[in-house]
Amino acid sequence: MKERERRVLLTSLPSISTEVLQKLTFDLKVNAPLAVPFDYSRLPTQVPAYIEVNGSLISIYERKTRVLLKLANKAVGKEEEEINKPISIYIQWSSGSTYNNMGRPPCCDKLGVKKGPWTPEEDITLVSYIQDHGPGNWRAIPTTTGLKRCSKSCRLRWTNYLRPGIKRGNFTDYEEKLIIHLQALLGNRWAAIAAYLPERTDNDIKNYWNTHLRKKISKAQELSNYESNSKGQWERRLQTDINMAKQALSDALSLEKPICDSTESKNSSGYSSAIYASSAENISKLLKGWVKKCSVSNTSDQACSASSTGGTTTTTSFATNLLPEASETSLFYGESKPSIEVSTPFSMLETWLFDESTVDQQLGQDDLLDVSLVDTYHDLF
DNA sequence: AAAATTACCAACCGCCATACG
DNA sequence: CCGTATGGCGGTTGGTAATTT
Repeated sequence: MKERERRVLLTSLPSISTEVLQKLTFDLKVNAPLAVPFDYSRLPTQVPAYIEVNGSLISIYERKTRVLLKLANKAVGKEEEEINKPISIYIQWSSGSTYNNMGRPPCCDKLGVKKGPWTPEEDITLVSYIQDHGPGNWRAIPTTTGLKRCSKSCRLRWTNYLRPGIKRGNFTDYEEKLIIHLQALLGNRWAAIAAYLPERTDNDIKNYWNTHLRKKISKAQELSNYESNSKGQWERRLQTDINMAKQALSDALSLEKPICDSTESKNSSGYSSAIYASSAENISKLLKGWVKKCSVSNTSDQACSASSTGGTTTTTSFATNLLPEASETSLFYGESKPSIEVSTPFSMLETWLFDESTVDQQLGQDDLLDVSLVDTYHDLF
């Protein structure tokens, strides 16, 4: 590190949030012991490349606790067994430094708009503004704050990284299964999926899908190809369910079409709402709530399409949200964004994915979702 | 030990829907 | 009604770290 313009000791390592950044800005050079181990996943990723442990300067590039602790121990010459003793940790960076060199480098500087990784100073500026004015009105941020970033970049930085409540680090088994379920249900509609994982951003979910789950599933599919018997059984069952679901949905929609017609606009395939569900009963049950909601509102367009514009932080009931979402995209047949096609052999996935005991266990310790959602989730599968 | 490959993920791009004048 | 600006979303990129060869 060339300079130590900023230096702060955090008594804990919180997620990157308003108060942290404020602390970094206004409450520098505080000295107090930090108990370790701490949850390094709560440290903002790729922040300050250097950390000071009991007077020794070390660099960090990883956000995993064990890595940091290893480095910390190395720096203070302790063995891992002793890491539970309180030590002092400083986090620091130079004012001109960037978080790291990851991500796409600035490719063009048109009109003085900066691109590429955000600096800590930019983050502070952005968060300070949002603290005062709240999120939204992104176009005002560059002009008001002097940030040389486009409004789009500001919004992205906030929603994907800076806003409080973002959970980072490894996905739990429960989250993983939920993502797979929702992906099968909703397709690659990451924002909609993220609505059911409030602590995860759509970008994170998308990345996780692309880097982990997609491969996992395709591997499982390959293996499943060897299990022709169980495969046939499962597919027949699924096919039956889908046919029944389609029929139920078709009936219901034909009754309510004048009210909720707008939701059909995207569906020319004939399967406006092929829902992934275990029975037509579930479909009907969910549909009932949705149709009711549509009927209550005179402005049917709003009622029926409201959830499709849902952001990542809004929490709506599964039943009211699910169907409008699902109705826009055919999930198994003939759509431009097929997810796990109906032809997917699920036999291998089935035991792993539908292992409800795991979900139940996780639910007890990991209160990610409200009960109603999980109930419905269980109903569905 | 070095080279090659893979994994990761922040941040970009382009498209679309909506708001606004 | 029309054109433009903006917000939101999904797909993609590409530099570095980690892992494998």
